[in-house]
Amino acid sequence: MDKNEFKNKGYELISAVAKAMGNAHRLELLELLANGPKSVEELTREARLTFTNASAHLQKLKQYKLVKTRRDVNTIYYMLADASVLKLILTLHQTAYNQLPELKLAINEFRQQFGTDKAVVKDRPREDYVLLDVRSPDEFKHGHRHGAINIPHYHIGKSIDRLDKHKLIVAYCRGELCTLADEVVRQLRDAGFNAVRLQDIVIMKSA
Amino acid sequence: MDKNEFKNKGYELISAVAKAMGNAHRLELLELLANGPKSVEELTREARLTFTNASAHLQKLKQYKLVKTRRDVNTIYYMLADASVLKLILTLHQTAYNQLPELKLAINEFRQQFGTDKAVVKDRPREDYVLLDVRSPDEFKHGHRHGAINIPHYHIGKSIDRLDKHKLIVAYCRGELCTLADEVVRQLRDAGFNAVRLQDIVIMKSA
DNA sequence: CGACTATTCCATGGAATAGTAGAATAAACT
DNA sequence: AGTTTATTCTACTATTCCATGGAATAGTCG
Repeated sequence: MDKNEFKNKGYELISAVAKAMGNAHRLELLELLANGPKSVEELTREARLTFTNASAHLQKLKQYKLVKTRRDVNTIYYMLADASVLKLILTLHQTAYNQLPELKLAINEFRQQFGTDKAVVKDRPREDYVLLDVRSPDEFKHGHRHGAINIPHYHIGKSIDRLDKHKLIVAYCRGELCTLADEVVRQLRDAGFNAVRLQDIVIMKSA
Repeated sequence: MDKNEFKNKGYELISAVAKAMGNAHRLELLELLANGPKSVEELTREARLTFTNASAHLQKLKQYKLVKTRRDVNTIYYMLADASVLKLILTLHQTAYNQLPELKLAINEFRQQFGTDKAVVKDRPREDYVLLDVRSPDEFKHGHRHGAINIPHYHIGKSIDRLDKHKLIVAYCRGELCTLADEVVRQLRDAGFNAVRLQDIVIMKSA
């Protein structure tokens, strides 16, 4: 292997990893997987893809070792391959957010339109608010913020009386682009609660 | 903007950043720029591209704000846009290295074939070796390892007598895929020196 | 062993990307 | 104002990527 072959091969391999992330659907799949292992069927549904297409994208992610699989009876579960993959995803998000004003704008505009002001929890006394995780129980089990309670967004109607009307409800879901918490906040407000969306999310885990 | 439009737009924007890095030539350009600002002409030469092609790739990097430009008289200098871009590049390299055994193998094989054993400097007493930066003076000026001296690879022939034959020469260049240090090590050995390549490089700076 | 379930493979057409040569531009120098 | 220098834009071709539907597969269950 001569110098140039070596260089080319090296950059080819590394850029392939970036290429694997360089597609909106695959990025969404990765973010979903950062919230816990999921079957192809779940991913298909969550990312609004056709089954075949979801499978094809997952193959590509697997090919470049960004995700791995585990079989449980009939179902194949995909998950992130490694903690370093998670770090890469987060760094990519951070860089895009820093460098593309358009992205920051779109996010702010959407949240403003939805009326879901962001709440920074760090400086508030813990007894002032309820931290509400609206993801699925599986995702909650896989990892959640300290002290959060879990009411999945699709159960919020039935379980709304589990919440304390005298406290601020701080809801969160998967990430900056996930809108589940926004919808829940809206519903809670309609029901007379004082609710906001959590500012900084990032609770993802790799495997 | 409804939920899905928002999501799509968001992932589209973020994945575009990954896509911008998802090409071997652009990745090489980014790594070159991490060693200091460079003109299109320099980049064309270093990355072995046609002028037009290099320019096109740089446009794409600029479009997604990974690089920025500065004009100096007739020449336009490209540079990394921001420290977060550098972090992203390094994280990508790290992940690829972790996840793709093929990459690790290729690097080891190349270095073995070249005979440029790697040296870990951390644990050695400083007076035992000479740390030699073989990049261009401009790159050296932009940032270099503490205590390194600079003899560009293209001057090593003339300046070889500046080096102490009784010490170990530890050479480094731009990164794991850069072969300048390998060549210099070979030349130094031919001239009777005791020379190795530095293990961990990463001295890059953003702007 | 046959039927079922979850997923992957394959073939296709359409869209996006990459590389090249030559024309066009923009700023600086004469 | 005209020329030079460094770079970008345009037009074109070749290649790769994406989405889709239907066929194929692999493992499980009765």
